[in-house]
Amino acid sequence: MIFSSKAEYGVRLMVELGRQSPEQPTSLKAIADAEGLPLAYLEQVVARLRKAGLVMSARGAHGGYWLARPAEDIAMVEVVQALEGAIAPMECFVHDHTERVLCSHEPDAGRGCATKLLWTRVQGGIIRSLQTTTLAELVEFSRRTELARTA
Amino acid sequence: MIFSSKAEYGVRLMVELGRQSPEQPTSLKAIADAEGLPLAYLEQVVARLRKAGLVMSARGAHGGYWLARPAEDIAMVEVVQALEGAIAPMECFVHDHTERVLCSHEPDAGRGCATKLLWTRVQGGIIRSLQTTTLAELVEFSRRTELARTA
DNA sequence: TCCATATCCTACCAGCACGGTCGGATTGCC
DNA sequence: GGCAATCCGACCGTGCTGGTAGGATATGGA
Repeated sequence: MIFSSKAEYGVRLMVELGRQSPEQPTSLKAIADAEGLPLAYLEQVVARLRKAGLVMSARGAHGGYWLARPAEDIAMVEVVQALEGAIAPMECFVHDHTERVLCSHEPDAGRGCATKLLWTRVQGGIIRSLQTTTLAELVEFSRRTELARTA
Repeated sequence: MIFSSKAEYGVRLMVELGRQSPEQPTSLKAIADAEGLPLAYLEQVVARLRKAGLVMSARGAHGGYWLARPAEDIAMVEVVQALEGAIAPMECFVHDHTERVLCSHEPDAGRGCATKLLWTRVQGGIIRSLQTTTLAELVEFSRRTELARTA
């Protein structure tokens, strides 16, 4: 019922990258300092984003990360999916190899899996909300609240 | 990102109760057998539903459980909430005492919590889908698919 | 060339929640 | 009284989560 901290950290990282100009890369250390997060752990988080093709990187001195696409073209469902794996409200949604008896659905179980109907709706609700939110929105929100504070 | 098995078991239990006539109580053992779930564990699950006032119980021989209200009047958000606790996509939503630095939001953190905007939307999506689904729907679905199999 | 700064990669670890078991107390029908 | 139930709390193994450690590799600058 709860997303792991990878999602939280990863989203913050993406917002931070969205705030930077994509000309020069931003180092993880800068982000870790700004957000107060453990650098070594952020490395693991950003690795997922890179493998998903959401950020690009340059190694060596003055290296760092930047968004692979403009923030307007990044739906948050991609980000969360990269960080958390498949978006699923129940285990049997992601592992079809139903080792545990958690899900007795369709096959010979006697009755159709009524719960599956429920979890499908929930999944739809989650995905829809993530699909209609772009990274650019979050970046702008972050800028606006920052401004409100300064004023 | 995933509900625990308590939710799965509890929802199935509620559906099972919804299929029974509320005249006489249904024993946990009958449900455990029908669904292939561990009885002792189901006891813990049903305890939550009872404390939430969703089911009623009678002790002693021929005792058991039944729905406290007609299935049409039970929104699944109540059921899931009773089983899982507060519906929250991120930890800082349920524990305001932000011990871990997970959520750096508003207070003095420098910038507004952009992630909170995202998680709020996700939470809304989940709750809406759970609110618009009644137990009666699931019961009827279960009856219909059962019929389809028999045919 | 050498050093500082980065990304990258893998192994490791402690804590804790989850799923589940067990034993027993209590209640109530026959 | 005995059996069938609900109730209650303690316990426990295992896996995942959040995080650390250590090093390999790449690259720009002095």
